[in-house]
Amino acid sequence: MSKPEQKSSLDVPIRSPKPGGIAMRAMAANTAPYLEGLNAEQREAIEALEGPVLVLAGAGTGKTRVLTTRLAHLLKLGLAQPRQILAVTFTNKAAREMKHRISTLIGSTVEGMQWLGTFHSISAQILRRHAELVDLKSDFSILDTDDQIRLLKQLIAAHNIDAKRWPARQLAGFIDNWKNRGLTPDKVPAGEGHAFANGKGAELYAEYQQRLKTLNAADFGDLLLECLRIFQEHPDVLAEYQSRFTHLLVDEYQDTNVVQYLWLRLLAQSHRNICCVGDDDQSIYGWRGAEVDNILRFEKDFPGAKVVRLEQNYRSTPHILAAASALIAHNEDRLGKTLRTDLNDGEKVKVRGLWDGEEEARLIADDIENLQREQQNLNEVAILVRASFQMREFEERFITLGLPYRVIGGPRFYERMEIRDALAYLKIVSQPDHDLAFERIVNTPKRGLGDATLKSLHEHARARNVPMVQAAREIVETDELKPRARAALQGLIDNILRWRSLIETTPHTELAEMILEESGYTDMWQRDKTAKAEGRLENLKELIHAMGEFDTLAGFLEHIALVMDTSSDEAEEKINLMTLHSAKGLEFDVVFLPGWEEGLLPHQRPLDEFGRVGLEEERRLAHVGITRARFDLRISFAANRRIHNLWQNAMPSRFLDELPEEHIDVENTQSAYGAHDGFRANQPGSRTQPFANTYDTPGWQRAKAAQTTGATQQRKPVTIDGELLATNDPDTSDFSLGERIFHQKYGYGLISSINGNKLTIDFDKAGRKRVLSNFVERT
DNA sequence: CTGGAGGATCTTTTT
DNA sequence: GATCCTCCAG
Repeated sequence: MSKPEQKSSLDVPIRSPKPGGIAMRAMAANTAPYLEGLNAEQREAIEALEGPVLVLAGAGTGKTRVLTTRLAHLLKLGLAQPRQILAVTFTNKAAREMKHRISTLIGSTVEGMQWLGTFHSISAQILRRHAELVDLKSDFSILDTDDQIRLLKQLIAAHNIDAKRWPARQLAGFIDNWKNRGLTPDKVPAGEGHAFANGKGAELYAEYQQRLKTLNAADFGDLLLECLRIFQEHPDVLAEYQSRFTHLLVDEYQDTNVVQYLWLRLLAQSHRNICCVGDDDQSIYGWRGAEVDNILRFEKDFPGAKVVRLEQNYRSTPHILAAASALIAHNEDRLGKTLRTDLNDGEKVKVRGLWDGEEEARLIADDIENLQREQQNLNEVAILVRASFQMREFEERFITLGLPYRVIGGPRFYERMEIRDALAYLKIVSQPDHDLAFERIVNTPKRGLGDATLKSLHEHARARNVPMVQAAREIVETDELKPRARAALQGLIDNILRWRSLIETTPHTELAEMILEESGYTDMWQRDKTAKAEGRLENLKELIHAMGEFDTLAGFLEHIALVMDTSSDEAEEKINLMTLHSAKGLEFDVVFLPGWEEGLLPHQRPLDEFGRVGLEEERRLAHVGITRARFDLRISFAANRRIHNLWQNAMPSRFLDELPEEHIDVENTQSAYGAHDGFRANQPGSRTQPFANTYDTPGWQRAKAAQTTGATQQRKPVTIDGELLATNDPDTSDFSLGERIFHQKYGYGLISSINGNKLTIDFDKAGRKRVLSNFVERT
């Protein structure tokens, strides 16, 4: 790659005082308009440009502003060229926003900011430059989760492991987890390697890595892990980057996992100008390997680090802020911050209980229509859910009412079947050894090339150690295949080779259209008369359109591998619908938080698997939700909810109890518990008596009061109370191996292993689960 | 051997 | 509601 460029696109004055010198700084400090209106702490965080800095920034305290202003300041003072700054974020959205805001601040585009991006995209860049050091070619392809699973399925099948009992998904989860912790196959702790398929876990992991190399491919985890390996094993390469990056900026530091942490620490070691911004109360990616500890040990890793706390909240009204603070105060594992605001009181937080999820969707939609009448901009209205299945009810309601909405981070465009198929065609043309792409399209549309053909292709490819397309070319020359299959395969290969020959000469959008046409793929959907086919054809057009924004096919493919989100039409006025996770970093005037029920928020699974730690992460999730709202926050819970077609009833979330009463308005919810019209009362499971006592009177106060009565306790789903911890202490469980037990959610099962109070149980119906012993009872 | 139909099992969160 | 998987007919 080229040396840092001489000419900066920034308007750094030519005849300026010495960059970073006292005169220059004084000038900037006095004149820089972007420093105006900052509070003392923000300014402190921005101006401490040398040495390690940790900024603990509560929700709504101007974190992004600090980060971007700091970067702009750095550039304006001439302390660093754009190319010398490494700025990492977690999401593409955050990276985009940062770029945008910096260019606004410094009044020009930031052309040179090549190293501003997500951990993954930056790692990919570095990895491409040094791919050969880890047995890859620089044009390696990036596998998405789907490819990954299919590959693992093949491996599992090859080992004659029962795929039912040991799903590829689970193995993918293990591998991902290992990679997040920086563990290459040889470093996987023996116990964990054995957790999958009776001891085959680590072995399968090693084999998987081997397959990736032959496929010239890397998965998401590899982007970071392999990059880290290069740094660790090649000091010369590391030194190059250490000296290149004079300044490091890290957003959402509380979400970094072990690999990312090691990666950052190595890169920061030489200049030690690293600034990390984070909020331990917003750490919601523990399940993805995030280590809140990283934030706690910052001062140890970088002695003499300056720590700045941002506690002035500019976003939410006092009621909302008070609700958030009271809730999060129930967490033990936190550094502790006290947010304050100067805003006026505004309205209290509204809480309402409802009959079921459908009613919840209906009333929220009604609320939104009212807001709309009051001229509330819908772009400033958001519904934040815990799990994506909750979105459906809202979508259905909005569609019937004709309310415009957008789903952020939902089922993604690039994950749709037809798009993935089309992309597979493009990949096999652009990346000759992309076997997985080839396998995907070899019989789509149907060409009469089934399992048997595929099997001989596999064997051929494996035996000769060549990519599948090459194997196919060889095999059609023999009479190994039956005439029909042979002809079909011949036709496909001819097409692929021809398309490849056109890659240099044909514009890529045109080529893509040609491929979809000639392969018979568009035909396939045109012949399909089901309701969805039309939409799929639309999506294919949309895909071609999206390609137009890129110069090359390869560039486009790289983009979609790393930037899975499609920038949605922010121009139009629409309600925002998304998960709590994807809401982090955003803010809205009005926020709806539906589904505050035990089992959903907090979700049952983290409770079962991680005990108190899981509960605290759920609480942080709730906290993130609350703090997204500027002045109008409405929380709701439903007594009944349909979860995969079964009606289940639920208690209100314990988090509701943790909200301070003086800041809450409990809505009179007569409609929820009072008179029901016949049809809803007839829904399966809906009218069983459990809620008779709890809800026969309006208002949540009663529900709350009833929660403490013995009668309610019995029906309450068995969940942990705040004190319970997962432990490895052998004395904490009085269960024994092979014992038959009962679990409220999973039913009956046998204990297959015991580790402290953590049991692994083979359930009759639910399969193997890890559960804390307190949730099971003897039969 | 391939393709279609009907069945079981799902769903926490994401780069 | 959907996808994945298994089984059966052509």
